[in-house]
Formats: sequence, structure tokens, C-alpha cells
Amino acid sequence: MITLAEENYLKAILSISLNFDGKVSTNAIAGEIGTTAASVSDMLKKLQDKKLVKYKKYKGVSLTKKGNSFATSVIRKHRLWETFLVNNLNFDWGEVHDVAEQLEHIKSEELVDRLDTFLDCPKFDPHGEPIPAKDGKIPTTNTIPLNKLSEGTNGKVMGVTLDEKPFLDYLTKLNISIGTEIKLLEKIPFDQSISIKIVNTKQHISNDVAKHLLIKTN
Amino acid sequence: MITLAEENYLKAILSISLNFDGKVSTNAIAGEIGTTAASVSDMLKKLQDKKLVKYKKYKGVSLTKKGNSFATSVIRKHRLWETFLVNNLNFDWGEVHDVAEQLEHIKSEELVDRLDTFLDCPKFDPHGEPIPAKDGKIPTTNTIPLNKLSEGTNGKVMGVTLDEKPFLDYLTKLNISIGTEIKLLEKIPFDQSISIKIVNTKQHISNDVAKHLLIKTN
DNA sequence: AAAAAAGTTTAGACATGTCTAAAAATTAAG
DNA sequence: CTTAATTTTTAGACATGTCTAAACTTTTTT
Repeated sequence: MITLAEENYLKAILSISLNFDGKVSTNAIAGEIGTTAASVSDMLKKLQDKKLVKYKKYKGVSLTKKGNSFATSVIRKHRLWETFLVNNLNFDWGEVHDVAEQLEHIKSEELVDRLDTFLDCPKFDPHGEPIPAKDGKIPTTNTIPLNKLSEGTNGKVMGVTLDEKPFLDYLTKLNISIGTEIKLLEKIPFDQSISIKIVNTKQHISNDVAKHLLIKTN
Repeated sequence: MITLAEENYLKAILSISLNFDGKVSTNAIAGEIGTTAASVSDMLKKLQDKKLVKYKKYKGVSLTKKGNSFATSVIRKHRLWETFLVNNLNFDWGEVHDVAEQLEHIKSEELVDRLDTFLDCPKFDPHGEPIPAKDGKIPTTNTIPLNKLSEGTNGKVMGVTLDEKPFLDYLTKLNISIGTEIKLLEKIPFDQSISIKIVNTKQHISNDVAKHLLIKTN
């Protein structure tokens, strides 16, 4: 049986793997989960014993096939629940993360299958993040982070890669949501901040914001 | 903060209180939860410290106002989730208990409120059990267990008081569900078993089954 | 390549919740 | 009303998951 804490570690390892490649470091996991490196070390040994990760002391960790499958399943559940919360219970996209963090650990394959059907098998969650299918396949998009676009490019916001309320509230204030048309006007070399046009209004945003916006160019 | 284990103890104490009156015994709780009397003793001390129960060694336990309020809230959540699972995810009424046991511990008042609204503020769950309102008030019914009816009485099944798959599956096999019209034909003094008429078919059921069927007489 | 800094692991402790076995209190029986 | 049976509590142990402090690797700097 896999515990709640173990699921959270696997999910954290997968999240980090998706952004950086190579082995995942103890500190990175500690940062993601909000715990100490010592606790992570302890847990990695346990996950190793359960063949959920491949781990060499001081050398970082990676998921086994089995570990990857569990982690993917947790992310699938998280995103399906977020979809339910926003689509059916009228939660705002910034309010669903904490509740989904709890719901993702409910154990029932039947429940997930039926929820998926109920929601019409969505491919993306309310933040535009891909929802892994039952078989673990993750829908792909040909999107690029806004900060990688070149000046003058037009595109549409397809997703955000940060699920935190302050960030999402700020986007809402900027009138940015999934589907918003954006034109990149100017990139400032000094701080990598950028000017954009949204529905005929000029806005200026930092690189930290831009890098979390996934754009599909027209 | 109240933990998952504590919630389960409070719920168990409330369940037992509803069926028998007076103080609740350690053994009864152990039986309900499926643990040992020793574990119950330990936990009662902790619940006492948190002012969730009133407890005198060897003398049984009862819920404080605060404890009762938590326990009622857990039951509210359990029954709302069961309603969702049956009404919206097309689960059978015998399949929802275990999943609802997990869902009832999700912490978010907002979630419960919105789920309640989504379901149209149901007063009874798929088993006919009353769903406590947000303020803790429990809808009442003037129903009696089938085994307490007298011969010749007609009535309608309004609820069942046992949420276990083998029992519910058996009812389904007998063609009994919420709303079924039943006539009590004969009570056998020897074993308290009874003969009933359901949609013009005669059936014979044990007292153990009859006592868990709540009937509203015509 | 040695010293310093950064990252990681171990050791020991603690909190939660569980268990078994033994002791104590209560209730029932003769 | 004293013994026996039942119920309940305590004592001590264990598993999980966390933490701090100290020790140990690895990487970076000089």
C-alpha cells in the first residue's frame, strides 16, 4: 500500500523531472514539498525499498516505471478534480489547488474513471495543464512560454504553469485567462520584462510572469 | 486541528449515541471502528483534552457540543458525497460507502457548501438517511422500522439504516429500493421473520433485514 | 590541490496512532 | 458478599513521518 506522504514525494519528483532533466536532487524535493533535506533522505530510502525510485546516495533520484505510473496517476486525479471544482462547483481557478491536493489522494480507480466520464474526458484542466489519460499518456501541445516568443508575435494563452493563488489573481487582474489573445510588443533586455497587447490594451509584465504563460502562436 | 482519526472516533460515538442512549462504552467504539479497547482508551483521553468529549474513566463517554458539531459535520459530508456519487457518477447505492468514508474527511467548508448547492440541498441521501444541514439540524421523518409494523399494514420504504454492500445487494435482489411499496402480510413469532408483499409478489425476510428498513405507513 | 562552501546523510528525538499483555475497576453470579 | 467474569485502563512496544544537529560527500573557489 502506498501512503499519502509517499504519493506526495512521487508527485514532487515527477514535477521536478518535467522542468529540469537529469536526476532530481534532495534539496529540490525538500523545496517542492516544504520539508527538510533530512526528511527527504529518509523517505527516498523507503521509496527505494518499495522500488518506486532509483536512488544512489548523494547522486540524486529518478522514478522507476512503477513510481512514474503512481505519480502520473496522482497528477491525473489532481487535474480531474480541479476541472470538476471549476466547471461544476464554480470555484475560481485560483481557489482549487488546496482542495485538489486533498482530493487527489482518494483511493478508488472506479471513482476516477467515473469522474473522467462525468467531465467528458477533458484533455486539459482549468489552468490549461494536460490531464494524463488512464494509460498515463499526457496530451501534448505545441505551446511556448511567452518569454521565449520574439517581438511582434501574436498568440493565444493556452495554459499557465504555476498553480498559486497570488499569481492567478494577478493574471485575472491583468485580464489574462485561458484563451486570451496576446501580442508580444517589446522585450526589455535589462530585466527580461516584456510589453504585451491584450484586447487593444498595452500591459507590461515581468519575466517571472511571462515564463509561466504558455502561448500558441497564430 | 482535528485529525482524521479523531473525526472517525467522533463519528463513531455519534452513530452509537443515535442508536442507544446513555453514555457510550469503550468496547462499543472499538467494535464500531474495528480497533482495540486499549486504543480507544488512549484516544478518549486525547479527545477529552481537546474538549470534544466528556469522559470519566470506566464510566463511558459522550460528545460535547463542540464534538457533536464536528461529528455531525462529518456525517453531513459523508451523505452529501454519497448523494453525488449515486446521482451524478452513477454509482450503485451499495458501492459508495468506502469512497464516501474517504471523501468525508476533505477539509474545505467552501467545498461542502458548493457541493450542497450543486446537489440542490438534498435532505436525504441515496439510502434515505437524513443529511444534516449546515447548521447541524437533522431532517426528521415519521418512519418506523418494518419489524415494528403490525400485520396488514401498507407503507413505503423511505430509507435503510445499514450501509453495507451485502445488505444492499440483497435488497436489490428482493426488488426493494427507496420508494418501494410494501405490505406486511404476516409476522412469525418463532424467529420474528416476516412475510411481505412487494409489487404483488410475496417475499419472506428475516428480522435482521426488516429492522433496517424504515417504512412510512400510508 | 587544499580550503571553503554547498549539499546530503545519519543519529537521535518527538508526535501520532496503533498494538499486546498485564493490571485495575466494574458488574454479575453463586 | 465474596468470587468470577467482563470491561476498561495502563505500560511498553512499534511503525510512520517529521525535525534539529552533527557528520559526511561533493562541488566550487582560490
